Amino acid sequence: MDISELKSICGGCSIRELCLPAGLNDQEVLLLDQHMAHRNPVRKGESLYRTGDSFKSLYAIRSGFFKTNILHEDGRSQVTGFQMSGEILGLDAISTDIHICDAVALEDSMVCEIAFERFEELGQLMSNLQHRFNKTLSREIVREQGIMLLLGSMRADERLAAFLANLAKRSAIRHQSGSELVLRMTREDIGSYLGLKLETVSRILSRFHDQNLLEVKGRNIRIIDADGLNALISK
Amino acid sequence: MDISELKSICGGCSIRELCLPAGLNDQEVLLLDQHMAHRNPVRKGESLYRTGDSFKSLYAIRSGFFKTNILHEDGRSQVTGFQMSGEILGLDAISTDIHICDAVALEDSMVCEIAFERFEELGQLMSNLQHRFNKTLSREIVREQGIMLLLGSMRADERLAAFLANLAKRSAIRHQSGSELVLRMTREDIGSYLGLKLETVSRILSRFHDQNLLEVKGRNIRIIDADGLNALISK
DNA sequence: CGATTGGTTGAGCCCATTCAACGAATGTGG
DNA sequence: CCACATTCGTTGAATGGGCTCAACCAATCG
Repeated sequence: MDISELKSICGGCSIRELCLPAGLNDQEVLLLDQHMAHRNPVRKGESLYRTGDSFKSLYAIRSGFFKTNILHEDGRSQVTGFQMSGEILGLDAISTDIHICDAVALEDSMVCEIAFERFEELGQLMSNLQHRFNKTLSREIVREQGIMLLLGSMRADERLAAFLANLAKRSAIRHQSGSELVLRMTREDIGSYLGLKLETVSRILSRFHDQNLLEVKGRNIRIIDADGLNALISK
Repeated sequence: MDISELKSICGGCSIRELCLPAGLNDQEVLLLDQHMAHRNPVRKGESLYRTGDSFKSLYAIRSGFFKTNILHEDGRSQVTGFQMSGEILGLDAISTDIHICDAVALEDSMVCEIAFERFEELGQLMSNLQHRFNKTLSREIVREQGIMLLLGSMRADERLAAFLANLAKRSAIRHQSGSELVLRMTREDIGSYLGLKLETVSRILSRFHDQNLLEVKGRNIRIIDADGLNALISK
């Protein structure tokens, strides 16, 4: 193992095309790599950052699974997203330089870190990187619009079907099974994310089971009738 | 009036600090100005762009009022935002190069246009502009998270109170009254935005009226008890 | 082992929806 | 200018989907 190998973070990463280096050529990846750093593993249940922390860095998930959780002043809280490998944490803090949510690991996870100041400098050097990053931010805007549509106009079973379909799709892209899902989050997390109570989530999963759409064993879910699920969403 | 005056769009604009040129020095504004263009007025009811249109430009609202409207395949639709002067339209299209919502003028409006390719070039020339733009995108992410919280965990009256408070705040920043509001949108638009039916919106406005929180005359609303409204939101 | 956390299921309730009727305001064409 | 249609808004009555409250079970952990 030579020295350049030691410093390579993105270079040898199997999911780099899902992550910040997407679309960069080898030379550009090398440049980015010089400012990326591994971080100590984040253990299940630990926070990568918390509401109120000052914003210094973006984090790319190398492996593992996170949720982001907004805490409202009055004690209300809401899960705003579930993030898996290749996805970026911290985008919402760019606006205020202070983190406005908690990022909690739902399983032992590895993340890569880049100081946002460095990243902006790199964006000035590589228009390609900046262009892609603009798209990344915009994609997050679109993702959230999808949630707004879901929360604003779907029934509980439609929401849950959409949630499972989305999870399956993202798993499949990462070369995991698109039909065998292991939920990393509790029913309460799902409910919070979908604007439902945990009892409702549980009931509807049971109903999906009864309708032969799913096989549900605790957090292990096997999608039996993907078409049936999709029919629910766009009906 | 000299020639430089003629080409100045941002330079002499009274709301430039709320808009894309925010935080730029005079020289930088000049540079930005060279690529900004006025556009024909958008009449009430007309669309600035529609779902499916190819994305070429960002638009800054110089005067007027817009709504953005997502159309789902199945016919479902949802208002994703109401935009007023200084705010930017088109951010969500950066991700796909295709507009994924309609931007409809709710009153006769003036917008300024800049080709996004030009804008990205300018971002490479002016790190300050790029930095601010990153914040603008991030701020939109945060705004939508606020809506998610609202849709996911607030009751109907809380949603409406939050909506009115937000509108009042943004009006006040623009040196308009923060207590005398003229709603540019229908009850149905409000309902769509807040995940409610138009009848519910109407009923709750009437209730707020009965509770001496508001004076409601059609689309003219006077906020009588701002504290009472805010108490609703964070209760 | 008891304590805690996470999940399922039932019964009753309530908030927002649905369906409906009606009124006000606006615009259009004869 | 009026008759008419259309759009927008308000209000009432009945319905129902998801919530609340509660009991219970399973798995995990110290």
